[in-house]
Formats: sequence, structure tokens, C-alpha cells
Amino acid sequence: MHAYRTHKCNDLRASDAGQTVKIAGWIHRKRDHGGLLFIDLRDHYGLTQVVINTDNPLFEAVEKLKLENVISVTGEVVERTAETKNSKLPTGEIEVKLKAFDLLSAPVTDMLPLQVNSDEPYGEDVRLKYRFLDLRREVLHRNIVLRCDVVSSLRRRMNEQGFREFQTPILTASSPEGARDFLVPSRLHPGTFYALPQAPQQFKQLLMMSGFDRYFQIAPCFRDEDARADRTAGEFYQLDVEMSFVTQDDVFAAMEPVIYGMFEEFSAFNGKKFSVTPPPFVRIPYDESMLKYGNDKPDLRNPLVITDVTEVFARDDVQFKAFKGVLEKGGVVRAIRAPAVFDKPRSFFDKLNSWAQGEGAPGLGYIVFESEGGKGPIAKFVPDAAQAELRRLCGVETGDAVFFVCDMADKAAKMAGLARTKIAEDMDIIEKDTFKFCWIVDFPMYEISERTGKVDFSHNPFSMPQGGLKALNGDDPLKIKAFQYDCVLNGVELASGGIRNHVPEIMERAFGIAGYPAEAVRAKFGGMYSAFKFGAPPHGGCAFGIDRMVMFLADQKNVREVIAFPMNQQAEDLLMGAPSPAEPAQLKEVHIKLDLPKAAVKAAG
RNA sequence: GCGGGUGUAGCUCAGUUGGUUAGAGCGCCUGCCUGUCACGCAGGAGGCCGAGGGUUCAAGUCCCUUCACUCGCGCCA
Repeated sequence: MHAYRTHKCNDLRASDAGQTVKIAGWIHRKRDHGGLLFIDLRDHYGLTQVVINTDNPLFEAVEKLKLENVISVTGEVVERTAETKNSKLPTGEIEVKLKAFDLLSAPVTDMLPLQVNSDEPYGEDVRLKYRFLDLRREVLHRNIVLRCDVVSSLRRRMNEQGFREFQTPILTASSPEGARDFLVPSRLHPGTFYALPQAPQQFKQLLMMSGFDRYFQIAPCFRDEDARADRTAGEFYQLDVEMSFVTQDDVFAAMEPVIYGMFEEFSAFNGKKFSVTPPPFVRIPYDESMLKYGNDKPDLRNPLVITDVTEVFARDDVQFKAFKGVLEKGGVVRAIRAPAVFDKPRSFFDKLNSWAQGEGAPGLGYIVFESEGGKGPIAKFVPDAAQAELRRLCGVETGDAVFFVCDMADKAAKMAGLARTKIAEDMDIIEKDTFKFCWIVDFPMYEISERTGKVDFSHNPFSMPQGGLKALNGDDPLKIKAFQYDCVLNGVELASGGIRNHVPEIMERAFGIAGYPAEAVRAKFGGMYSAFKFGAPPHGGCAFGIDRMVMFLADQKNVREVIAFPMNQQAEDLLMGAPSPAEPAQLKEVHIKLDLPKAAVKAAG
């Protein structure tokens, strides 16, 4: 017989009755009836009930075993009587009658800081400090298995599409993503530092320039920025992809079956089957998304759309001064049609109005289009002819209401987007149990940086500007679009990508517009720059956030629920005790002298 | 760095307008129990009420400071 087990804890059925077996696992639960003792033995695969009674000389020893001790049990598989079968357990037809057991772990003597057999919501610091216990619990264990399976599915699907998985360096140079780098001091080159990659961006492009054609990697990415519920501190994983000789449509065509197929494969993970957008995913230009949805990551489960109705409120016969004043300064009016809300109580509209005030807007004006005409606080300022125009623009049917947001274009878009979500939530018309994908395309190449007030890249500086060098030389930089796109799922950005710039002149000019002199570009991205000069193929790709995709499938609000060993919000690993001070000798070797703020000196004490 | 929330038994939490000895469930210990499967029953141990300071006859409760955790802002392809 095997040293530890002949069967897993989910294997045995009535048909195995009579066999002598050995199973091994953790003591999940004990039910001690004095003369009769049940143990639920748990392993990765499931639970099996072990039974022993006082006839057995081992009874006393078994009775003393603690929860979470690891044991192996040898015994006979016995079919339970009809009334003692447990239909809730896959192995509930049988139990194992204990003949012998071995204690495989050191005996558990301390109080368990959290109970494995409970679904109580433990505090995160306890869960992270004793992550190995938390990981034994059902929900987290399942989530991590899901994550493994998702990664494995993605790999298989990428391989099937003709992609190969590459590895790229972890110790490298700073990349262009714009987040804070993690630095690693060089021992051999005093005063210099490696950066951990924020993404393998330059390497994957260099692989294309090295003549490989279809790259992917389940790539760790490191960014020294603060955490959020949906963003881990420090590190995360991307399905990183790059392809040569491709247009934007080729990238979409390659990725859609992978992402669709994977989501479809795991879409019933939570017990309820979610529908998944079949390819091709709808493509929405950035400008259209900002107008119709108020942001660049629309939740398409929400049926409401935003319409520009500036022209209506600009009419001479419309005398709504509150809006007129904003329009004179160059503002816009955006409208959201809420279908069939004429019979909603007054409080429905009042609550939305006070919500809008809470968001910093003066209010949320509206007109209800009833059969006898427009009603509501704004209606009297909008004569019939203008109301008819509103109905036409917004596609209003009798019984609908239209809400208005008036502000300068970017603020109006943002507020209208928030209102669109809020109205749909209050109406409870957001579709459930569905994964709705889309691509947002034609992102602007440049934007005015809010911090500096100067022209800067709005996304990836390595993206190809639409119109190429000619556009860079001739057009208003803020009007230039890039071959830059995002994949959005239910209002969350899942992926970003682009067709890359592979022409050195365009690269220099593109960076020049953003205020980086050519010498600086050559110094910072020398490898890329020189590769561009020696035969770079047109190429492009994208990167999908693994953690976020698993979060969606596991229906978790917090990314730490889909990562085996995450850091806490303060970027500390409570289990491993990282970060931790370095030995003076280690610091000396890498030529580092500490210069700590006073508070930290005290803490390090 | 900033703002909100939380901090009471090993764990999850309750604790009234400040008022006797700070409670419950789970876990732990002891005893009883031969068909449970969240077994049951009886009893017990276990508390620097995050820490420091203050107000008060009296503080878990009010005030100030501070620390920890968490959510968000800043930040972040």
C-alpha cells in the first residue's frame, strides 16, 4: 500500500464498498458522540467521512486529534445505510471505517487564528498573515484553482492561434509606462540601478524586430504605485501579446476568440451561466464613447445613451438662462433619455437631482414627455418646437423623460456618464448575468497634461499616430488619433494595446511634439531606436489584465481574492515579512547608504 | 501625502443618555452522549476594550494625540 494514500478524498463511491483504502488529508471537522466519532477528512479534492467507535483500541488516540492535523487513515469503505447517506456530499454514500491512522503533520497545539471549516468573513490582516490557512478555505481555494485554469486556458488558446510564449528579463531598464519604477541596485556598477519591468513592452517589440512573429507571455508587471480594491500593490499579471505585419483588425481577430473562448469556458463558475459577447466585439471610437457613454470604458449592460442637444438649448426660442450662460462660454448640453418613467414618483426625480448636487453639479434638469406635453421644472423654458427637436434627437417616445447636463465639454461628458449609470441603477435596468465586451478605438495621440498644461502623450508613446509623419507635421496634435485601443468589459478596462510606431523619424517627431528632444529619446530608448533603424517590421499587440479577468469570473470585488499571496494595501507581505531591513553588509555590497526620514529611523529602531 | 470607516476574548461581533462584576456565537478545556454530517447537552478557562494623554466622583462609551487595518482620492498601460 502507498505510504500516504490510495485514493483522494473525493474518489470513493458505493461501488467501492468492501475495499480497504488509505486516504490522507486535514481533519476538517469532528463529531464526537462519545461512543462513536466521525471525522471529515479534507484534501484538495474533497471530503470523506471517517468513522470509528469504542470497539476500536485506537479510539482514544483518534479522539485527541485536533482540527487541521494532517493524517492518513487506512480502513474499509462501507456503504452507509439509506437513512445515513448524505446527498450533499459526493462521497456521501460511503464512509471509511478506521483501522489504522498516521499523524503526518506535527500535532497542532496552538489555537487556530482562523477556522478553515468556516465561511466567516475574517479580517484581511489575519487572512494575509496566515494565508496558508485562508487558502485551505473553500472560496479562496476555488478562486485560485480558477486562476490556474484561466491561465492554462489562455496559454492553450494562444498556442492554438499560433503564438509562442517567451520569457523576458525581470532585471531591466526603466520602461515608458510612466508609473514609478521599482529599483534594484547594481553591485557591479556602483550608483546604478536596474528597474523591474512595468510591462515587457520594449522586449516584446524587440522580439518582433528580431524576426519572431507571434509573441505572448503571462507576464509579471511591476509598478510602485498605491493599491486599490481592484489593483494590487506593486505587481500584477498580464496576458501580453505582440504580432508582426498586422493591422488593428488583425489583433482584434486574433484576440477575440481567445478572450471569448476563455470567458465562455468559465462563465458558469459561480453556478449561474453568464452570456458572453460573441466575436466580433463592437468597436467604438473614443470620441463616440465619450459622447454616448461619458467615458472611455462604457458599461454596455446599461441600455441608456447620451445625446448632444446643445443646438436645442442654443435656439433663440429656448430661454433657459442657466444653460444659456454656460453655452455662451462654449459649453455643451448632454441629454439622457430614460424610457417610460412618466409614472415614477416625484421622489425618483428629486433623488437624482440631489445626487447630482452631491456630485458637484448644480442639479439634474429633466423634462418628462407626457401625452399632453413636456412636464418638469425645465419644460416651461422649452417651447413646443424645441421640445419636438429634443424628441427627435433623443428618440423620445411618449412617457419617457430626458435628463440634462450642461457644462464645458469634458466635464459635461463625465457628469453625463455618471448620471447615465446612476439613472440606470435607480431604474434597475442594467442587464445581469452577462459579459459585454467592446473595443474602444482611435484614442487621441496627445492630450493637455492637467499637471503641466503642456501637450503630452495621452496613452502609450510607442503607438503609431494615424496619418503617420504627415499628420504629426501638419495637424493640430490634439486632433491626431493613434492606433491605440482598449478592450472593455462591463465598464472595466481589461486590456490596452496599439499598433506600434516602427519608424525612427516618426518616433523622434512624436516624442518631439510631447517635448522630448531627439537626444533624450535616443538615450532613454536606445535599443529600440537602433532596432528601428535596422529593419523593423510593422507590428502591434495588446495586454489583458489577468487578475481583473479572474475577478470578473469569480465575481470578486477585491483583487486579493484571486491572488494566492497578495500584499496588503501598504504593500507589505504579512506572511513573508516583506519588505524588511537589509543587513549593513548587504547594503555596503550594493553601495547604498540609508538616508531615512526621522519617523522611519524610529520605527527601524 | 490626504479624506472616510473600523479597532472589545484565538476568530466574528454586540455593548443604551458615561454608572455595579464587559457579553454572545464559533473555537479551546472538562464531563455526558453509538448515526452525526454546522451533531447535541452540561460546565469551565480565556479581556491592557489598539496605544498614550485628558475631561469626570465615574470612561469600552466623551475630547486630543498616535498606531494598525481597510475603502477612496492623489498616483497608476
